Amino acid sequence: MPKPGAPRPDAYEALFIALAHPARRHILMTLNFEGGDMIAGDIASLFAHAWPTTTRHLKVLEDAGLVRHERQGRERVYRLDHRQLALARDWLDWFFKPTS
Amino acid sequence: MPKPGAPRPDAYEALFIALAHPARRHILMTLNFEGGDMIAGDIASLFAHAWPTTTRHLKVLEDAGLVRHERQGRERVYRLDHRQLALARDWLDWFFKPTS
DNA sequence: CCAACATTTAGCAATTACGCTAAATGTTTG
DNA sequence: CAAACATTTAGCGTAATTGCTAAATGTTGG
Repeated sequence: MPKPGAPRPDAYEALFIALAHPARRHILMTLNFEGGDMIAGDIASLFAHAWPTTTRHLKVLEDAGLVRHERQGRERVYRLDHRQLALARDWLDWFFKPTS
Repeated sequence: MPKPGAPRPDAYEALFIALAHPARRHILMTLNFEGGDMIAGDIASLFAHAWPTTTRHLKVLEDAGLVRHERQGRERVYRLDHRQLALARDWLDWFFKPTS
């Protein structure tokens, strides 16, 4: 929720901020390992943190476009979205390409 | 996932935090574009920020291992260090490899 | 409909991040 | 040696982040 007139954070900013927290990287790695989707409760149980703390991490990931979620009954299923991961990887890859 | 034998689990934290700020990504891109090294003053002049603000960004980058510096007369030359960039890229690349 | 369940939202406290200005440090030159 | 230069360090204020607990929301089953 950018304040009115606030500088618009570029797409990469939210992305790298999201990747910066160990818990969030852990979520992404586990999601990937588990085939791409998990319900919120199973994600929360990865951590010693209180559940609402994980909920907020999930929100940061989702705002960055790294995961999406859908309802399934009373559970919520979070799914990896690889597109932003690819974006970050490509940004980094640039440093290893011949300067054209 | 982290490579086995990768540096302390959270070399990644400092790394992604460093990459998260637009000014710091700007510094890295400019360094790369300019062939890998620049003096502090030229880096500072990229920004509307006060110089000490940039000095601190450089410190964050250096603490993350993304740049190093050496003295040269009364100037300081900052140089890109590609190794941590490669580390971050490889971490991301994991998500695009068959889960082995 | 009501209780139990799965999860999020609200709001608080501690910590860290990032901008600034002023002062300090180290280097070169007259 | 002193003045000028290049840059960093110190310290301050504000805003954001991250953890917590308590309360709210939406869903299902009896």
